Amino acid sequence: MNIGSVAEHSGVPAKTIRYYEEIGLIPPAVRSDNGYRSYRQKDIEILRFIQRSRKLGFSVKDVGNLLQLWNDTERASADVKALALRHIDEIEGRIAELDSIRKTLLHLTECCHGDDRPDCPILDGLAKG
Amino acid sequence: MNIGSVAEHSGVPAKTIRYYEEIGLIPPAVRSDNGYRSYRQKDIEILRFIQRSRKLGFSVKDVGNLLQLWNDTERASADVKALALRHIDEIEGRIAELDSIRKTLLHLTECCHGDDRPDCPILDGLAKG
DNA sequence: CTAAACCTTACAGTCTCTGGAAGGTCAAGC
DNA sequence: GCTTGACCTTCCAGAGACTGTAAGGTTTAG
Repeated sequence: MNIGSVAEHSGVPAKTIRYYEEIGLIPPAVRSDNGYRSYRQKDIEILRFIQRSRKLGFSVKDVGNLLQLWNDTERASADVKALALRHIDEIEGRIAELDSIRKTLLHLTECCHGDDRPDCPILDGLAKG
Repeated sequence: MNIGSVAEHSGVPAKTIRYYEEIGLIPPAVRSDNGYRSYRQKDIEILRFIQRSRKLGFSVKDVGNLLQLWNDTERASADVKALALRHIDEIEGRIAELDSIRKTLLHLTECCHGDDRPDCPILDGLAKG
């Protein structure tokens, strides 16, 4: 299977698959006689796994760890759970930060009459903190 | 005033001030005889404005627009409000996305007993979607 | 035979800085 | 006058995670 089909079936763009290979997230693909990368069904599954992990916000480095854990049939599920829990913590932190920003912005916009007069509490807020 | 004091008083690192000048977010600083950048009080206020806007998640490009609006005493407050409201929408979108990720991860981790056995619903979830 | 749809590599750009190297300037202390 | 250390300068590289583009080779359909 060529890179195009794998891209289509895994949802990971061909360009990105080459990039993952380059940074060592996936091993170098076997090459056909013409120099094209050649893939098997298993590679699609790996890329799907990567795709889902990335969609859940894991960094590429974390995905590397998850792949290792996935390949290691002897791993303890506790290791995976720990990684996932750390990630949840991080996401909750980001949500809290965004929520605080949202509240501040809402407050500023509620104070702003938003008409054609130049007086603007939003800019004043940004200027004076 | 040299760049170091301005950095200290505005909270924007010297390195970042030079970067903002380079990309045209702020005008090139006046130079002293020795070639050092020379600043006035007003520049600190501008950098503080930028700093606060960035902390509220506005992109550098948006900050550029906000600075223009800030300088334009004739601007309509509606223009500023529109920009802020768009930004709030974007932030709410990001929060919703993170919250959905959080829910999925919580579900997966709750299913995972997290002990020393290899069986792991988190990895299974990532593999099979 | 040609055109399109593939594939290849290599390099640049995105965004927002941050770090480092190599060197010039200034103020204080001896 | 000299040294030391804290400033300042420019330029280049790297981060993360791709994405776009250029320039070219290969394969397939008509």
